[in-house]
Amino acid sequence: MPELPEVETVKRGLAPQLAGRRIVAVTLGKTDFVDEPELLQRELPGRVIRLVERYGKFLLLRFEAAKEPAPSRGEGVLLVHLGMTGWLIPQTASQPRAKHTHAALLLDDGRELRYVDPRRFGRMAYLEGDRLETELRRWGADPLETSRPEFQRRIAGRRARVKALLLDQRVLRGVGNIYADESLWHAKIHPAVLGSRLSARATGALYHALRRILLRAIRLRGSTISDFLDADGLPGEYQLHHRVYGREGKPCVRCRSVIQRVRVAGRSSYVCPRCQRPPRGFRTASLRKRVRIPKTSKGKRNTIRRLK
DNA sequence: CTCGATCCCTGGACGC
DNA sequence: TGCGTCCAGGGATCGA
Repeated sequence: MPELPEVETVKRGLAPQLAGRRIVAVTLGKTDFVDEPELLQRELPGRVIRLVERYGKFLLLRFEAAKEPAPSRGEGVLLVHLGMTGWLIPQTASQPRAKHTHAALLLDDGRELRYVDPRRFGRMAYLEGDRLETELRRWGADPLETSRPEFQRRIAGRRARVKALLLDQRVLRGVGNIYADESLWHAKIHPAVLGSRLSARATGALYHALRRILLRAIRLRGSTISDFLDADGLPGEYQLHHRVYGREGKPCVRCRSVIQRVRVAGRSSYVCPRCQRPPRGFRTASLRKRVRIPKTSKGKRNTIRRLK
């Protein structure tokens, strides 16, 4: 599930390969995740990719202004959200397309930029001008470009649970389940605590933990849980540093208590019951375990399951 | 404003 | 080996 560090990793891999490339043709497969498919078909061919950016969990391919047929046209952007299982990879056009390839942008260097996404929880949209601005305005602050007071302001006044706030892309853009859980654990905050109940000190700890973790994860090219690979086909390594995420039933590395999986804000959340004290009234019933005792020989099942 | 429920979708795990 | 069932999860949407 690509979150900020994974999307940043993809962006860094893609940017040097795509800058300056012209899109020659567009092939679309299933389009139920595309805002207006005909807009892609019409606007993309002939466009030159100026640069690739990350905006929260979105990738932005920014185009040079179109010279023809309408010279006055704005610069335009292809917005790509990878959802949970999306990939964006440049491949030689003659290579067979992977299953679930739903978009293929033929480039002027003989390669194809392919969007592969089995579940189609992602999103693609061509946007320019006001519509682009409106879209980008919808989303909250980038945690890496936000000051501590600003972060505090966005969390403190809210009566939602801090986990819900971290995951809410209108509050902060880019944080998903993994990095929310990891930063809450580091800051010793239970995900079910209400934003308004957090002390300034706790919010500060969360702010720093989140940033540190995101930066470190970027350095390690993100977390590869099931099959995330960067633009060069390399897996990330941050999953090796997860302290709580996916560690249900294992000892907390800080206090040896058993990590639990609980449901907060409709999402499963991994917590240390001792380091992260639940707020009063929070049902402590942990989710039913779905993990088997690993069989001696064909090992892997256990790990695979938890990493999911 | 906030909550939970529901839907989208597929592959993988699991039980038989 | 094969088949049915359950489930994850980011985000949109809806009703409470």
